[in-house]
Amino acid sequence: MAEPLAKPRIVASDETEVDLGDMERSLGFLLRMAQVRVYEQFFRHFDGTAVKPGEFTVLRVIAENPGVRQGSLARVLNIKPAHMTKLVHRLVQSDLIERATPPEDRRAVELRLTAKGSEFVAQHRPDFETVHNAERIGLTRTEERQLLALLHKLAFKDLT
Amino acid sequence: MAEPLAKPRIVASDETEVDLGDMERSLGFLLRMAQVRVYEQFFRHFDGTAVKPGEFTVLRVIAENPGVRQGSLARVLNIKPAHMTKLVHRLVQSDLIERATPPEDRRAVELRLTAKGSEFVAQHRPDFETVHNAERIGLTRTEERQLLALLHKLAFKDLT
DNA sequence: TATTGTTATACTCTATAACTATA
DNA sequence: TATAGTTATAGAGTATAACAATA
Repeated sequence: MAEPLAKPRIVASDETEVDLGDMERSLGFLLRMAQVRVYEQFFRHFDGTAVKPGEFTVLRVIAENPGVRQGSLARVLNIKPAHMTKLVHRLVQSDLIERATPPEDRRAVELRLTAKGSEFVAQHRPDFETVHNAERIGLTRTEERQLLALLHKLAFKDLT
Repeated sequence: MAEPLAKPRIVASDETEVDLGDMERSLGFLLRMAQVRVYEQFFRHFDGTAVKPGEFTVLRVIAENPGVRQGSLARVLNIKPAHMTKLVHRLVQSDLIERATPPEDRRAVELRLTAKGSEFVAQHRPDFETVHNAERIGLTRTEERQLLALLHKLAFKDLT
């Protein structure tokens, strides 16, 4: 992925300037562009492994909540049940997690990391730390804290 | 300002608590969750039209840069050329943009809004304004400005 | 009847490579 | 040879609806 780095005005390889206009103040657009940058960091660290951002998130939340229900996980992470089924199957086939049916509700599926899954998470967790990403991408610690707090509010604040 | 990180624990509809752990401080995760929220606003406003976020962004950048090359647009917006071809075809078929081959380089494709496209952008631009999104989602004007500035830096700052 | 998860389908976005037509 | 764009193919994410098993 050797795309040119975008700036307020961008000089493409053909020297053409493209003015983003009001899009530069568009929250949705900036969120997307920022995410592309951060994901590039992710893929740099996870190069070689077959695990993708969403999958690593799922692994970490399972690590934090052993035995969590598949449906609870889907709701919390904004993943549709149908997609969660496929995602879980991939992680099971990679021997990173295991499924179990709780006796008290045999419709449900509980998820836990396997030994290999625990090892995988422990091994890659440091690479995933925000500090790492934010610093490499050019934010100071103060800016990083501000950004995380604002994103958190944006993502989770109750709208009543 | 170092903000209080709201609700470390999330209560799903079945009363099951899921602890997101360190993910709550993960830049990539928060970017994604925030984006989901903001996109919900987008779809609320654009309900009924068949235009999606990426398409509306393309329309606005073409509006700002009449005759922009298809490839320049792809580079600036981090859209792959193959995908841009399909996206442009959809917009042409919707009669929102038109393609032209410049005589000085007959390999290239220049893009311009049609009258219908100009009208569409003019009509929906207000709905797309950041203020609208940010306020409805619970950020103050000050917070919004901070967030946009930080995201801009994250998205566009040169890494040298 | 309602809920948990699965299957099936479809469409978007992303990624890659092979291809054309121009330069 | 290199560049601009296209076509083809594949995988991942998202959305919806119909379905089975269980509550």
